[in-house]
Amino acid sequence: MAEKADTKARILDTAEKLFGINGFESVSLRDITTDASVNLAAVNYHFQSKDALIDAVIARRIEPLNARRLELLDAAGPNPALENILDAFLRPVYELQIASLIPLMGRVMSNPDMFVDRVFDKHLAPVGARFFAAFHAVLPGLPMADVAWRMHFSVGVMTHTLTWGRIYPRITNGLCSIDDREALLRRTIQFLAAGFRTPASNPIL
Amino acid sequence: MAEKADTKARILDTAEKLFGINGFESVSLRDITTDASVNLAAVNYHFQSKDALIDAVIARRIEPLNARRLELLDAAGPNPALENILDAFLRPVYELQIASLIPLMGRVMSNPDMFVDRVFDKHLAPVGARFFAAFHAVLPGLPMADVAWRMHFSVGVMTHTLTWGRIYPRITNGLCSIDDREALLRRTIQFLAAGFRTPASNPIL
DNA sequence: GTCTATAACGGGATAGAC
DNA sequence: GTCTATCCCGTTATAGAC
Repeated sequence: MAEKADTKARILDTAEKLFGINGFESVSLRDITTDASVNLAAVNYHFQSKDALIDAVIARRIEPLNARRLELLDAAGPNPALENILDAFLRPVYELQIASLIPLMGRVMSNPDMFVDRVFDKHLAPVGARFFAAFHAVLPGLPMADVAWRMHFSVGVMTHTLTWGRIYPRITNGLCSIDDREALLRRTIQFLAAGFRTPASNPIL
Repeated sequence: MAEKADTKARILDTAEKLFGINGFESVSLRDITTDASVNLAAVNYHFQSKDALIDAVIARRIEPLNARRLELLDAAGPNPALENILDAFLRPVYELQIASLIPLMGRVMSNPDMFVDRVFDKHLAPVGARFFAAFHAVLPGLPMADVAWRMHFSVGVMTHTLTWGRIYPRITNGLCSIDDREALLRRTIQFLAAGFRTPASNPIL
């Protein structure tokens, strides 16, 4: 039956959507099962708990995302330009076709407590190390601490854009739109690349 | 009695601390009243609801913060340099002596839904407009949309640093520390200023 | 395998004594 | 102004019917 689809998949899809809109804590299992037209107990049957459901929602998307990042980084050749590294890091996120996933990723990144234990160590540390090495290689004069901070700043820009995307046109009276993803990606890369290229700040003064 | 202090103030102080650490939704009124050693009903007596308490916690800090921002901006003279504008915008946040407030501000900025309705329109839109004008004046060739986007990127960097500050030393194996606020502020301003100064991206290509 | 029904718990809020 | 006791609701999780 194409109509009824897979209960488990419907739960995942609905949870992904609702978590992205309202956050992990604000969305109850009842919200999910009602929206998905499945029974409340189905969540605890297919997953063990709400936390495990959150993990499943994240893991389903983050692994392909990281694979795509590394694919783009490799495709840029052995000595990629700074813009190409940033593009490989950001594009898979900005390109996501699943609209609900974009705010979800923002939610994940904006929640440090859950993030470190449940996402960073497992899913992001390895790919982060690859990109750190790439940034370090293309900016050989930059101290490692600056490379790390500037990666961190870049993640902040990405996260904030994802989290705020839906409301940003409203608070700028339409001046800023997120409809053109490619333009947004270009703006972002240009801004970050300039930041990466500036000399390291002096320790004293 | 200096010991017992004001119950209302103790609730505010404790709520500020706990909200900053664990987020608004995760912290229950019972968590707050237990930590503050006050009765549960005192919250509903001094404030009307948990939501009103959250508003009070935010408003108590954000107004002095904005006043300081405008004070620094005015002190920079009629034609402040880009770095001075960024400094006026960021320094009051990074300089906060109340440790618990820093993650709280990160929480506020990371929660778009509550943010727009309860914080942005009321507390941030006016001061935002002042800074937008200052950025626009110091970068006359930059289209307004780029000014807005780059302010947005800057807020993202600030927010992410605040939100992640506590765990960042851990995930970088000590490479990055937030102990030296002045150095962190300098790094941040340097990065953002370079981003602001880069030419606007071409609409096509 | 899937869902119904409900258990067990913790949440915010309030009434009313003091 | 403060506290005790309690209400009522929403939450996760589970036991057992189908």
